Amino acid sequence: MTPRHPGASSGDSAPLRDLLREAAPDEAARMVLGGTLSHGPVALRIVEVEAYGGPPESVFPDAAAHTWPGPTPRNHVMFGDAGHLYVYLSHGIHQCVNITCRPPGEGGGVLLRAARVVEGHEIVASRRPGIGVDRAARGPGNLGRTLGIDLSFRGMDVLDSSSSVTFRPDPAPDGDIRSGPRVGVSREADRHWRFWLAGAREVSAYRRSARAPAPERHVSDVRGDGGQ
DNA sequence: TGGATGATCGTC
DNA sequence: ACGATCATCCAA
Repeated sequence: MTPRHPGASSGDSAPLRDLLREAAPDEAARMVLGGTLSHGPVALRIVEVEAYGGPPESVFPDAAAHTWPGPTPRNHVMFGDAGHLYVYLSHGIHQCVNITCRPPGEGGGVLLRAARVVEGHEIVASRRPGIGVDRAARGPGNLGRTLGIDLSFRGMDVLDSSSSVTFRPDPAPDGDIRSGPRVGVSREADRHWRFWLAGAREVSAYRRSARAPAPERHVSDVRGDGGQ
């Protein structure tokens, strides 16, 4: 029996947090997919995510992850407990949002790549002028802008009901989930740790990083001319 | 201290 | 295919 203290930040043990601690990053990503992230009047249903792991000696080493070099002032919340926001600035322009996974000390997170606006359409229209609702939260930078989240939200516990940003899970059946390689990463470009809801119009386009090595090809696909 | 670097995005 | 734009990291 866990008493609820209004305003208490760490007494609230949601089952989801345990799941996010214990699951592999790709399983955590599937748990986050389909859920709803709310901030003020805006609520977004997450329709596309990517899993990221930890440093070289961790349980799920991932050279494409921000955790790869070990803890730094920027990424340290990814080494903290699961269920917190890791927000980073991409290319000086975009504020991209993750929900952390894995137990404290390990490093891991789920990047939120695309979402459907389910509440707060008026505010969204003002934040994304001239952008159709399907496109408002397509892509991680656009999602962050649509929700109104910036770097100052880094570290916020989204499983604490007293937080200004909260997450409510609604896992999709496996049959509704598609997967493929992560977008834009220069390393581990062939790891299929990107997941999306089949048929969702808000899912972002796949773009392989120009810095990534040539795609892995199945032996039966080899042409012998090196491609291109 | 300062130069290089992106888990991006929209346009060219 | 390219440029915008800046927190962060690392070399020195």
